[in-house]
Amino acid sequence: MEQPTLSHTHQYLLGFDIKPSVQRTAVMNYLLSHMTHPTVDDIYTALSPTMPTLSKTTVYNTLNLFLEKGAVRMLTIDERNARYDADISHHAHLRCRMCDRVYDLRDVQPALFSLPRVEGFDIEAAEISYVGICPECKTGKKG
Amino acid sequence: MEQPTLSHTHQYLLGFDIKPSVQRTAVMNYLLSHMTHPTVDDIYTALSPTMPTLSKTTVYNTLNLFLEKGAVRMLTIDERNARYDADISHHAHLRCRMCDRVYDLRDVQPALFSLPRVEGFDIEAAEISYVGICPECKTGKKG
DNA sequence: CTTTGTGCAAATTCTTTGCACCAAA
DNA sequence: TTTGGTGCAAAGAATTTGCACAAAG
Repeated sequence: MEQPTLSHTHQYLLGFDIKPSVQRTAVMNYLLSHMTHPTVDDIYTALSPTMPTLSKTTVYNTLNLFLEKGAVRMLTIDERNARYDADISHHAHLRCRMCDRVYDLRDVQPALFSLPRVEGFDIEAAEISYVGICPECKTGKKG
Repeated sequence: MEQPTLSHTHQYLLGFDIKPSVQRTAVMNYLLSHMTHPTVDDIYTALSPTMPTLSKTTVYNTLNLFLEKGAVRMLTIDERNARYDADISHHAHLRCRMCDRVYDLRDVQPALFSLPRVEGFDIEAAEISYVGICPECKTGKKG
């Protein structure tokens, strides 16, 4: 995974009209360098060691701000935790029902993301999700 | 909405290898006659008046059993509450971001539900979700 | 009788809120 | 000095768990 510099991330936040505090930059930097659709807890746990004063509230605040500004996408693929994706381009997701990891599926036809026209509705966004078993869990299980 | 009789629902449950108690039959009957993707609370609130001893725990137990037996589908389209759909055929959903109602989109090409083949993964199910504004909220808002 | 289902209360987990303190312009 | 950001502790909401009682075969 490519590691964006903090100053790159700083600029990136400005592009979304977000004031880049130390915490916000750290959270976005984590999202950009770990495109693993982390949960709030994943982010907090990862950053906590190097930022001991960081609070989970700030992670929540920060992600909600990013959502409002359109800088991240929230995935509802996992019924337990919200997951966040800094890649706001159109791509499908696959959740492994054994380990709960979420993978990107970039090969899936982008045509799927064309929004259908339905009388009377304003349709604004699409989310395409799959559930299955990932390679690791498949081999880990048996043959 | 067509109202299945309780004895029809009773038979329906047997078809999924589910022992039909009074409570289970009532919950499934509600799901079959209200295809509105209700939450646990919706179901509990609706049945409670005519079944005063019903508990929310039983609704949870029952829905989890239905899920295991494949008799209902759980939707993750709403990040706050789990929603349940007794229609296990392939169809897309649309959530109104103003009122949070969930609608069926049967017109959407069923081709969307063909499962992609990805090296190393076993892909088992697809969920296609849209977010937008429903007709009621559109006109309720303005113009 | 024996097994399974139900339902109360308590526990757990995820997320939001209220508020005091800190930091930046 | 004024505005906005952070973080603790508490509140809130959704779901699960433990256990005693009830129901069904």
